[in-house]
Amino acid sequence: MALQIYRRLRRRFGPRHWWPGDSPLEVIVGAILTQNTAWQNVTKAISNLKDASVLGIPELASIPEARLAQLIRPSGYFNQKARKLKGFVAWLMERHQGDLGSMFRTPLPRLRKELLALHGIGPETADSILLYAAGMKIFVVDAYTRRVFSRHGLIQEQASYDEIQAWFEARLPRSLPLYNDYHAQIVQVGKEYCRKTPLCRGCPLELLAGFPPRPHDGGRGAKK
DNA sequence: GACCAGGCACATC
DNA sequence: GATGTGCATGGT
Repeated sequence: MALQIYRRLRRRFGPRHWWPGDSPLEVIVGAILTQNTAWQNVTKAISNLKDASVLGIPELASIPEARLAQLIRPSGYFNQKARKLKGFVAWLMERHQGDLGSMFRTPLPRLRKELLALHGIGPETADSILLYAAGMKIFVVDAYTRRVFSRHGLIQEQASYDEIQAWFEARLPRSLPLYNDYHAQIVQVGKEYCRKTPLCRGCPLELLAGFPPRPHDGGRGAKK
């Protein structure tokens, strides 16, 4: 079912070309800046970093946190995110001598654990870095993933991150391009048909999963 | 002017 | 383990 849904999404939306980013470092920075934030705001912040010529590892390592915070202001939570970025880069310098190649050579389970231990890196941010920057085979779960698939009764709405991730990985071939594009497709269908105030009509998952979707307001149904 | 956006840490029960 | 709150900007 998971793969069938992917094929349908892919037919509808075409390849999504994720993740926008000119370099692995930019992907990592974007992964932190986009936390609970519209991507459009992230592009402004990244653009500021480029204009200031500080989108590099040594530059980020040496820039004062307060100045970094001002540059990333458009992405929101700028004080928090400046701290997170500084924390990541400090770890990268310390643990991998500032070398992303070295970081990416770490075995997936260990690297994931290490990232999760950093301040401000939770499961989605860690997995986005692992998949889209490091090219590792791990399925990224986000708010849209939970919303779309629970609304169609395929997973429990209150399922944990790890449970949702396991649900996908157990049902899909272990393919990097598939993991990469599937997440992007989910975000797309979520944006177009599965907002908090849902516009389900025309959803590509119609008639595939448990459609019509579970009622979102009041009526308790299709708990399965 | 409310509501939302490609989360996470931390406090509290 | 579940639930609540702070963090903050910019678009609809």
